[in-house]
Amino acid sequence: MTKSPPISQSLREWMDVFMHRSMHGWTHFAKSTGLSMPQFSILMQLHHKGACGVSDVSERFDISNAAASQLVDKLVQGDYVERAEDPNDRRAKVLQLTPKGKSLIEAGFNERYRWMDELTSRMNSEENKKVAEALAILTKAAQAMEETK
Amino acid sequence: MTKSPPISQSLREWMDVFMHRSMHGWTHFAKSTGLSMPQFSILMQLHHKGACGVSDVSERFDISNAAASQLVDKLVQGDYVERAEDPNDRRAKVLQLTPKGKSLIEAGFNERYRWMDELTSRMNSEENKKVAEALAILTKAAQAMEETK
DNA sequence: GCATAAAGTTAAGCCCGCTTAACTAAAAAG
DNA sequence: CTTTTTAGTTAAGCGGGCTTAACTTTATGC
Repeated sequence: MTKSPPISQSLREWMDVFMHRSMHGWTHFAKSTGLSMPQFSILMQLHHKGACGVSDVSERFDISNAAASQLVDKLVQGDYVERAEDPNDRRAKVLQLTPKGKSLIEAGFNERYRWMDELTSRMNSEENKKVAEALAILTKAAQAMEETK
Repeated sequence: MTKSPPISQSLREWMDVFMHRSMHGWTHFAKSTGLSMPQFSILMQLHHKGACGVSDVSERFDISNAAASQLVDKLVQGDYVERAEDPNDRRAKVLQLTPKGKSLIEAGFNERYRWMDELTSRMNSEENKKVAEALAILTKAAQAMEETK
């Protein structure tokens, strides 16, 4: 029996509790905006990766070009996404969050952040320091992994 | 300017990268099983919270009793969920994961765990130790928060 | 230049989730 | 014991996501 739990177990327990909470939070928030999950996910994608084309969306979510086009169209009509012509390729479109889309996503993040801030407010300063350091390590490792994959 | 990033920023960056990755992973996995997201989410709920009734499902996902009943019915027909009579209240049902449902959810977690294991394999033993300790702190805080809420 | 491939749109049709409404059955309240 | 509330199911109907198929427009390969 080890004194502190092995890394894999810590990660798993954290993942269980964190995932359950944050998935619920996101779906709840998405619903409150009136957007469907697929629509909302596209906004998230644009937030995370920046501008892209329609086929990038269809690849990311593993749906047909037609489906992506229709979903994007609804977001354009709702003024969440701007769909401009690509100057380099006149077949392609450049999708981007509008200010409205951007602020909606930010509001979602802020809700999530509030939860996490409450979490940290329940920890003492020593714990806070340890956690901050560890998360920086994890984030760096995760980003490195995404890039090489 | 502080030497190490403040806790809130570490949490936020970690959340951004982790959420994006794991949400995608889960939706991808759910789709690969042939289940819809609502159906899959119910299995997740049963995994996380254990047995419950139909109205617990409708409350959790903020849908009508009728919708919950229909969704559950599909899961019962697919042999993912067992729907038994509640011995204490013959109006109510007791929903539970079947072995098939349980192993499906576990397969999903294992996929997620694999990603996290690869993450830890990229860190040295000192980093591993720090991370394990920090996540244990976080998990404890999160569980405490859920209970008092 | 001409054929082919690629980016995106549109329309028809299917399945699914969800709601409301009407219903059954059992527990709780009085 | 009767009334009301609670748990759950069923059916009709709406709207949304997704697919295939047909099409337009622009870029690419030979």
